[in-house]
Amino acid sequence: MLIGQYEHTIDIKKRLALPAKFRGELGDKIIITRGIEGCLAVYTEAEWKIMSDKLGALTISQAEARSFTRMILAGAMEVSLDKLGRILVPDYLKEYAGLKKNVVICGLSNRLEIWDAEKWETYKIAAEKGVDEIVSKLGGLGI
Amino acid sequence: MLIGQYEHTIDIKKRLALPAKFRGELGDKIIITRGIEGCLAVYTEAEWKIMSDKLGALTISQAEARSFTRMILAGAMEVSLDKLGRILVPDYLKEYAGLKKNVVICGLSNRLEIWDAEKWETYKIAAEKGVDEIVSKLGGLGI
DNA sequence: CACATTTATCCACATTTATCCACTACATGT
DNA sequence: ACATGTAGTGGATAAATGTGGATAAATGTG
Repeated sequence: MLIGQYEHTIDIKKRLALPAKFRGELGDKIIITRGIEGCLAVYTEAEWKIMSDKLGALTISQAEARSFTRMILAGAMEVSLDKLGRILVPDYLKEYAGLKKNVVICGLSNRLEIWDAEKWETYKIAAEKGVDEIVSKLGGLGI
Repeated sequence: MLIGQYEHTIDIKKRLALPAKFRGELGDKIIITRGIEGCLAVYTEAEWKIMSDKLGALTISQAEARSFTRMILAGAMEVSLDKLGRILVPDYLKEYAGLKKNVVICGLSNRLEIWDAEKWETYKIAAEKGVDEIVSKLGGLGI
């Protein structure tokens, strides 16, 4: 299970080291694409299969669904890890997520998310406030 | 059953010894993540499984669910106990819970909570006052 | 076809993390 | 009261990880 968060840097050659803890589970080929809220999403080949099947099952008649699937599918790129566990972040994704030097890599069970460090910080502050609130709303979650 | 409270210290290398009484039950790998009211929550692998399944079944708005799971999952870290029963507390969790040198470790049946000692003291004083009141509210539970 | 630019592979360094061992304090039992 | 054992803390050494740079292959362009 992919969990935890790590702060890494994208070097001048657009290389990004994925956390060593994740490498075993990821394999040496991953799919990277647009994520929600301005981040990037990273899937294993197996998880990507599940994801893209779900996208294919969407009611394509709706314009919104079409544009959404286009963004995700056309945005997707298969990248391989080098011997040191680094990937190359494509320009258009780097730009989409506003990635600068410092990024945060989050494990979310079945996928990773890559955030610009500053953007993550902003998002986190807002989200942390919601934790207590949601837990109490949910009652017996036992967190 | 994880019960009782202990005051321990986090050393300069961010190591924290878990109480010897808990070690047998915890095993040598645990999950540590964000908890409510600014503490940290510690689960066994089995309990974590239960927790993360509950997260998948959340019925709140999409955006809320995303931010909540990000906090809990990305906040979570699988850590292993060293030969002396110590864990390494990740920076971002240490910061989240405002942990300084002295911390309090509480057993809450199926999980542990880690509090900054000062924060715990404040919380405890307030909570102790409320005990009688809460008990009367809980009357119907047969406690 | 030659050149320039990008992309991939490889290696080296520095920092962090993990493992190991030693010391002190407290508790227990003889 | 003393010895013994267990638990918590601190430090030292070894391994792993992340980052930067250098060199070789590939790609595209004039």
